[in-house]
Amino acid sequence: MATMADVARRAGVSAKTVSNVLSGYPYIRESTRARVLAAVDDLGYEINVTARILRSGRSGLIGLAVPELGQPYFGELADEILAAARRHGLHVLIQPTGFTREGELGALREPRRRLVDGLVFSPAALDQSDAHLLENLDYPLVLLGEQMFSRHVDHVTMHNVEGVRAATDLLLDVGRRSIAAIGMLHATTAGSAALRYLGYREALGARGIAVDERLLGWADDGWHRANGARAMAAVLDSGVEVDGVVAFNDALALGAMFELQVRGRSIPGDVAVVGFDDIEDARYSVPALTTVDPGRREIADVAVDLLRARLDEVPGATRRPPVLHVADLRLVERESTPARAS
Amino acid sequence: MATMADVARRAGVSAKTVSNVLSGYPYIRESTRARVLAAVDDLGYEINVTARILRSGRSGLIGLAVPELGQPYFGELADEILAAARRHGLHVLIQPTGFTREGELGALREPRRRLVDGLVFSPAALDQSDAHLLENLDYPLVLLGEQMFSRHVDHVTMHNVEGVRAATDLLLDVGRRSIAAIGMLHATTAGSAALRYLGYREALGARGIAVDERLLGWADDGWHRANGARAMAAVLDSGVEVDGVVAFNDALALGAMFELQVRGRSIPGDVAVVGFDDIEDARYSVPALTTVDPGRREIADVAVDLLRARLDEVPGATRRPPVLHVADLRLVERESTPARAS
DNA sequence: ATGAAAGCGCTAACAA
DNA sequence: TTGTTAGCGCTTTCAT
Repeated sequence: MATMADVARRAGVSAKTVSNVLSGYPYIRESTRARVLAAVDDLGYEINVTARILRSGRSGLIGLAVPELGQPYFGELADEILAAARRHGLHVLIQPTGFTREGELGALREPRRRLVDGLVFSPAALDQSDAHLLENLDYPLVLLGEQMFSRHVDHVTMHNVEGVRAATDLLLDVGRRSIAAIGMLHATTAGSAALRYLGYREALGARGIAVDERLLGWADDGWHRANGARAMAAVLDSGVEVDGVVAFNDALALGAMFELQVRGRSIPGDVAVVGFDDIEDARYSVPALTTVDPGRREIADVAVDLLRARLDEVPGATRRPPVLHVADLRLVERESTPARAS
Repeated sequence: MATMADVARRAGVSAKTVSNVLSGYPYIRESTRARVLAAVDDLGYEINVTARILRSGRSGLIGLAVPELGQPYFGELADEILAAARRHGLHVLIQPTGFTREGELGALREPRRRLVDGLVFSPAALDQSDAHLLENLDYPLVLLGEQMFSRHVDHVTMHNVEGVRAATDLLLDVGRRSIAAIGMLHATTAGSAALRYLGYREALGARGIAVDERLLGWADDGWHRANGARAMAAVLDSGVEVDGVVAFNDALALGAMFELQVRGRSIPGDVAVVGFDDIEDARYSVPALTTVDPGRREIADVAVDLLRARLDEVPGATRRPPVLHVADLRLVERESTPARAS
């Protein structure tokens, strides 16, 4: 395969000049540039990126660590991150962590192997006690979609608590009082599940309603549809009355709706349902799902911008203090909940 | 940041010995290995993968080019490919091509830049006239999920035609005669759309039914739910009678079901619906969607195996002739179609 | 505006 | 079982 030296020889210039042309260095005579590009074309030359990275120390690749692409939320998020990165000439290496601690620790080691310049990381298995693992890293890191881990790291997060609280308030506003929470996890103490449960509890508490344990639907195997259906079934089987459902993500909500309809409950007549994420499916379920749009596009844009800013920081100079960006969130009312009396 | 030389110094060995330990070379005294690993640990050393790739010429990375991760079929497929690769110690660099010709041509150039050793490619924008672009490449390539492009390239495909034909036959078997086809594309002549349409036409033809143009639902903007709903609406608005729907993928089917239900048609009573892909959503839609399982897991496994075999081929020796693997496919009957009289 | 020399960090090839 | 030497292909630094 042709190397830069081959191109240089053919164009009658030095390798450095070829390098200059290919990396957009401006002070090159137009005729020289043309000859170089012609030689590149003739030889079908493609630059060897590993050599370039090794020498320059920068890859233009950013890592994206998410649990699983098959979950529409993360698949759609990955597409948004990729698009944002591309707008700035960056590429993305995706590392699914499989919801495992091991996977997440592996992703955190990756930038030190020098293939990616920095990392956008959406933790799902690590918890607050691991905060120290995210500090004092020697590469740029942006954390996504979770609560604060550390004041020393850039975060792009969403109003988890307020989002679920608003969702629950909507159900309360339309008169529902037996509201199930679908998506409880035993494992984490401070992850999305805990925060979203908090929003649920706060909303009930503000109206003096106690949490009924029988209304809590557990989904320790992950926030998939199957588990939403299963958790809903468990709640219904407990014999408790249910007239509303707050699910901690849309997949759970869709699974729960499935189970409700299988059992002949009408939505929203018998049971009103709210989700979280606003994935594409939510718009086309039957009935269309009322849900919380967490501002995925904004999250992706801001995350990439924060990372870029860190990548451009000069080592010596004082660095910008860590940022906590909370994306705007919006309750999207559709058919799975009755209209509020206005 | 520590280099291999630093580790070597600390362990009192040569750099080559460190290299040997880290790459699993077996003939090393146990005590030496222990000392090296201790030094690695002490220094928090991580290998520089770009240097390793540059020197060895192999990266252990395979490229995966798919249109878009937000589409559940591709998100789920990506997870399967990643899992299959990991089982063999390979990593995956995902390149979404955005359904564009430019994106796909870019992905095809990537391995020549030497970061990935080979490519698993699911084309969506290229067509038969581009077959020559896929031949005589100087790296291993496996094509996915489409028709044959060239006898000179490994393919892992599915029974597109037979799958849709079986789906259409099911509808015909239960007495439906006005069957809409959702997902027609003007652009491609030999892509999935064309093949799936062919299956539809064949099934009708075998029973002497002519294709009614008004029953063809176009989705040139992509096989998303929104377009399934839109195409279904267009068909219904044409005034033609409809008692069955064959959608060319599940997202389209779910969108079509949404539109049908919005208009008060019962499923499967008034209209029976069949999809293609068996994404997770299909199991939990209301009603649960009858669909064609294309054998995604098998496709991923076989694709990675074929690529691995090519990567291991010795340059001089005669190479295995190209393989065309057609994954097994299964019609999954759920609630969106009536049971067949047996 | 272009070139020459050096070296990024690792492993192939060979030697011991 | 371990070490030495060389060099992968590029960009940095410095020179002109």
